Amino acid sequence: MSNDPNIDAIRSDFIEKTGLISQSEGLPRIAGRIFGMLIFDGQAVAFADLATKLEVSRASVSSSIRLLEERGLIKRMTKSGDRQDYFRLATDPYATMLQGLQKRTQANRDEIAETIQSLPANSEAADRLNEYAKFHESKSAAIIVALETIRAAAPTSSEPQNAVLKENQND
Amino acid sequence: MSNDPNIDAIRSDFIEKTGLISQSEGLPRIAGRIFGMLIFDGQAVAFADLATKLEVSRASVSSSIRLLEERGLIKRMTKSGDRQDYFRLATDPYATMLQGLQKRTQANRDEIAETIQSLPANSEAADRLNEYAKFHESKSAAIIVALETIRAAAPTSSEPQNAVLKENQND
DNA sequence: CAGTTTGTTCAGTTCAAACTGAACAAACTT
DNA sequence: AAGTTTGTTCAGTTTGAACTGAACAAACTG
Repeated sequence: MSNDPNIDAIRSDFIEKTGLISQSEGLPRIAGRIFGMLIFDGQAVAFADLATKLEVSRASVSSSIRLLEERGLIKRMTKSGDRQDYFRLATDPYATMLQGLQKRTQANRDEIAETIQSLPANSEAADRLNEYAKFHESKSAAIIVALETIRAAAPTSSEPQNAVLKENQND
Repeated sequence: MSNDPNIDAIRSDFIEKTGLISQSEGLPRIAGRIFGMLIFDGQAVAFADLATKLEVSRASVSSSIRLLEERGLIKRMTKSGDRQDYFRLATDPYATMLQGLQKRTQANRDEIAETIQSLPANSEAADRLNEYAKFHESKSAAIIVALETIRAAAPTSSEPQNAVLKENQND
């Protein structure tokens, strides 16, 4: 965190924004705020600091962090001489987000395709369900396009910002 | 609704699926079920039938229908000699859904861009926020691609299925 | 006219997810 | 060893959205 009161206000504002955006995407607001804080600060943040600075319980931090880890959006790190866990953004969180979204969209499409399969051959409803399936299909395809765009834009990942921090194995 | 018990089961199943899918996209489950019912049945459905067949209150139907109308996904119709309102899918509901999603995504991007603008010129956080903004930007761009795909696939809309039903003005 | 049907509104309830406090286990420190 | 720090778990609370019942207004019917 900076000591400039102006920047701090912008920072809080941004963190609230990411909280709301994440909420609209089906993540708990606190998870979004953690994500935003990691974006803004750039450095690995300690577990206790997440709870303190966001003014939420350790329990909330714990469960939101689990969600973000499960989705592959953040990474847990350790610091020699410090017992706390630290967290930073995963290497390519945005690609991972899009990948998750694409999978869920494709799963929806598949569900509908299953329904269509189960219909008798002459069902007049089939065409309409197929329109609906195609909608999910195009959405899924479009997300793949976005994925390629993003990967093309950021092919090389910079090294960890803090040399003292140690990555945990599987990235 | 058909009289075939097998088809009825498939139909209910499909309606539940659309309920869940819509829920994951931020619409009330009932709204999603209405949408699914309109897809499956193809014909305009009466207000009272929505409440009866979905086993929900008229109040819920009323508010869910308002949501779906506001988003441009369904249309209200009248039938001469019948005082009830009828509902059918809007002409191109999937394009409209994508358009809505695109607008919300772009709005998110703009919010972040604003934050970046407000940062002092030399802020080291700007690059990271910009990555985040670019993520939303690519997502928005991809949805536009999906929109074009969908519009190319279904350029002509078929006429209303039931000649007795009258469209309300603004479609 | 009084009575009915129809959709909306609104106050209140229900429900699921988010969040918390406290108990806990594991890993440390002294 | 006892005590501390740290993250997780779990039972319970809070919160907000979804949903309902009932009152209502408007449009119709007899």
